Amino acid sequence: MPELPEVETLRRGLHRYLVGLTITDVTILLPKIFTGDTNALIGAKIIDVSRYGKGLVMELNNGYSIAVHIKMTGQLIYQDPQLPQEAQVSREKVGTVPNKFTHLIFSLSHNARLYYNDIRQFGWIKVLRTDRIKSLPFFKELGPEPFTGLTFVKFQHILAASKTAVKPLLMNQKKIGGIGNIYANDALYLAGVLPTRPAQSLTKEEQKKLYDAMETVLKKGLEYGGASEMTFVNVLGQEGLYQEHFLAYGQQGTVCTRCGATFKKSMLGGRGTYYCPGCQK
DNA sequence: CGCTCGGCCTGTGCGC
DNA sequence: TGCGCACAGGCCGAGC
Repeated sequence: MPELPEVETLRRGLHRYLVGLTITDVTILLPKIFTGDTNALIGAKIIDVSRYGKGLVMELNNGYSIAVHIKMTGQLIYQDPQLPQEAQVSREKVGTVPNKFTHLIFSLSHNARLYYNDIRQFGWIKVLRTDRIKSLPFFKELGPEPFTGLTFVKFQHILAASKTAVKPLLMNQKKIGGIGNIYANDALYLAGVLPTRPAQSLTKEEQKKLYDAMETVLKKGLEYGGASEMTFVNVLGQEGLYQEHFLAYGQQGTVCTRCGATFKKSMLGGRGTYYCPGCQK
């Protein structure tokens, strides 16, 4: 579920609260999610937090960085005794931290802490030299992102070069960075394009509609603080609201407000796929 | 090379 | 009520 809007929501919170803090200790509770040398962390100050696609990078002042991918169910929760009470988190989806899903804890200056929780344990945290981050396969092979590198012309070329169905193409991080199942379904609905359409079969008009729709749904997701359908929360443990505004995702059986047909669900590339058979062509 | 599919995991919700 | 199973879907590696 965490896609560009969710990870960007998380990045903004991490940047706001972590930049300037020093890491005083690290507790690893589930070793398999962590790689790197913890000695590179102790005493280092966090100077920046960036996002590349669905990946996060926390840069330190000693030449090292912490790369994080929260995959499906990862959470980064910040706790700080100095935060005002209302920021101390009303969090149905988190409860108290640490909990049985807490796999790593960063102790920070000012007695603050950052907890990494992950129910399904798919996520990872890697410490390596900052100049080596881009050599990690995930970052090295990441395609251009909407809003930044992905121009309409590039998008046209990516579509034209692929015989595959358009939806799996949108979700292919090597082709386009940041889009996952929720926003792929919603963008295709907004553009009026069926998920199964061969990517190279889109007309120029459809390409443009899809390009604009992609940016529209991602922007909307970000404005609502992401989708918390499952376990996503921001750095204070608070849920986003985009799940209340899904266009097509999860809408099977409901009536399309645009044409009156009933949303259907199918499987495409092993993923739940939601579409309106009436107005997506 | 490009694509598809299974594996990694656990919780949830369904049918029986 | 309990059990088994399908499903959730991001990424990676194997295989076609």
